[in-house]
Amino acid sequence: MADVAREAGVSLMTVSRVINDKGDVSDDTRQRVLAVVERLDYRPSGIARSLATRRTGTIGLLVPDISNPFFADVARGVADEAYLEGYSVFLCSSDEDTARELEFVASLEEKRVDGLIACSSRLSAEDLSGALARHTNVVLINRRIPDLHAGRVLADDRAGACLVVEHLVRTGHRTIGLLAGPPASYSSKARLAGYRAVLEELGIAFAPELVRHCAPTDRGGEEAAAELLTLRPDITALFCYNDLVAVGALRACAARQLAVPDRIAVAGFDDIAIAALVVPPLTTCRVPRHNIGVEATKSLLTQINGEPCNGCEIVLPVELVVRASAP
Amino acid sequence: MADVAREAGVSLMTVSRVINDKGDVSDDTRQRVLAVVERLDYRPSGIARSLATRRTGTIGLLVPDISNPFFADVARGVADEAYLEGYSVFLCSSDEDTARELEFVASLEEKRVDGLIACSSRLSAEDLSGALARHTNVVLINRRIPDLHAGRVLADDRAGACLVVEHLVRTGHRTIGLLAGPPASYSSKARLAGYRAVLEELGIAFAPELVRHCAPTDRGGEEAAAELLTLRPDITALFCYNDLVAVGALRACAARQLAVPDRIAVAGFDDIAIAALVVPPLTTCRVPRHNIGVEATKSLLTQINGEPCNGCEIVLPVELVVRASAP
DNA sequence: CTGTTAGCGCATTCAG
DNA sequence: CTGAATGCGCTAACAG
Repeated sequence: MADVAREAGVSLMTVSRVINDKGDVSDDTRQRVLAVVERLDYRPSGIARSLATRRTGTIGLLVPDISNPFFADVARGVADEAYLEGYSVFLCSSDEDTARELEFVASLEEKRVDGLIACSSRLSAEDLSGALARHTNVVLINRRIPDLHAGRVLADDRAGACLVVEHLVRTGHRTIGLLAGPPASYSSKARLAGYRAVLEELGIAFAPELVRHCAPTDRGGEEAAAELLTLRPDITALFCYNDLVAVGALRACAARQLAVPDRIAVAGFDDIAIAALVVPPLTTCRVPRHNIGVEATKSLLTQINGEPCNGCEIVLPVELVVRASAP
Repeated sequence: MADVAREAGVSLMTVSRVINDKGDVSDDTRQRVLAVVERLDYRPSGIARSLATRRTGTIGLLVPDISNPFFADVARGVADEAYLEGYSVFLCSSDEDTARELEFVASLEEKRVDGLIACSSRLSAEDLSGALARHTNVVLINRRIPDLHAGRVLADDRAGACLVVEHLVRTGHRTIGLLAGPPASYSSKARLAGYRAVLEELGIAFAPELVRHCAPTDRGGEEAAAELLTLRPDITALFCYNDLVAVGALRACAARQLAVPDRIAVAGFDDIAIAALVVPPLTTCRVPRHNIGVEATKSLLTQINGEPCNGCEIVLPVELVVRASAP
């Protein structure tokens, strides 16, 4: 920058002004400076700028696993919106490891990110809020933590579960098994709540033995479905925590020669790409993953720009998608 | 930091030494400083440190689309290895947009990343090397650019194509269609080369009309397969650019009532999660995506640490995976 | 409209 | 083993 100032015959300040389009600079000198910038191929140092302004133009994105298509889609939304607003994104994929997650939060603090978007299911509410307390601008995805000054973006999991279960009941099912995913997760609790609420609303008693928690993977779904179907062979429909679990459930049904959907219906959740490609294609509930990322980023940037957002919450609508696995 | 120094009754320098475990500090003062650091909850500013040391401890990761499972897996590998070595990763998902890609490269320069990993297929060799020339440490994934001082990490696409096509020929196929993906991409060219080489090696003439380029998506595969099968109904096997294209091909076959694999065999490439879950499960070639990310990061960090790596190249082996779509 | 002064928070270089 | 001086590259707040 000193070189530019010297070559253009102006002060550092004027160069700074031209670069940042700030303050008034005569058109004449502006052109002169820009020409030198061009000629010298000068790029300002974001580092130095950050030190001086105390803003870095970066945000952190914390996900359990970026190779999980759900979080990859959310990340895409975050990346898109951040790009539009001129922010850079630090990717932190914690491998579902709470220790690593805490390290990331600390590292992001050292990097002086302007804000932080966290998808965290594993960390306890205390640990997470303890770690995040040091960050002023935080948005939580699919998680509610009381007493934490943070924005929240949530999919309407409960309503989605209601839609799916209602569809199953309407198509004649009365004994509906639930493969409920990890018991501690917010989505799992919300979907379970929706399942239970609709059943009772429609006059079907809630039976705890029809609910089985499982890992949110196809393996988890396969095992849990096998066990549940052994205990309760009278089940005629399975509502699965997510599409991967549903894929596992399809395999378990195939292994037991249970035709889907004729003998047993199967429904998933999320509508990831796989859902439409398996056989039979899955009835599921579409969660606007990309939009979750976009909204979380918008909310975060709002905070960064000084709006309070005291525990503001955005709930995004979901949509029933009926396919052959539960027509 | 000034606070810490004052409270501990030492100089700034000593605090710096303790924090960085550098230079000799008496055990006594070290403990004292650490206690104050703890008490004041002090975190050093990475920004200020970066300005002073001219190293940021960050790298950039440039991908066409983070929601594409291929790149999500690569990103996971990069994130894992970077974490192990204490580096942070800037995620740049360019949405296959060359303009955005160039902006990212410029932005990463402003952020003063220590290095850059690029998966870029769209940008021309000149544009890409022009942009990257300003970065000293670069690793390219699945791309060879001459005259660019950069490390390279490649999957052995050619060998993989050979394995798949050889398998098809060995199982009796002589008229093998190729859905070849985007003509400009490195992988597409390499896989085409392998296809052609094996055919000729096994005494089967290469027929250009059996080759059809397409978008690397299920839609692209479906359309291209439909067209190719109309032109050449004598085809008995389809070798597809990747698994998504193969999924599209499966759909095209189903639409024409061509039983897979009895009437026509279908093979994909990459072995993404979907490959094992569709019906019939896909014969494919496993590409070590996570490991590509890991090796690219290792190579980049080696460069950052001063080893020359003048156009060094790492070729990662691939593996044939036989499933029901081409047994 | 433009320049000057004074840091941002740390690490480096040299003295003690 | 410890400290003082200096600068990394830029911007904020004034002054002119």
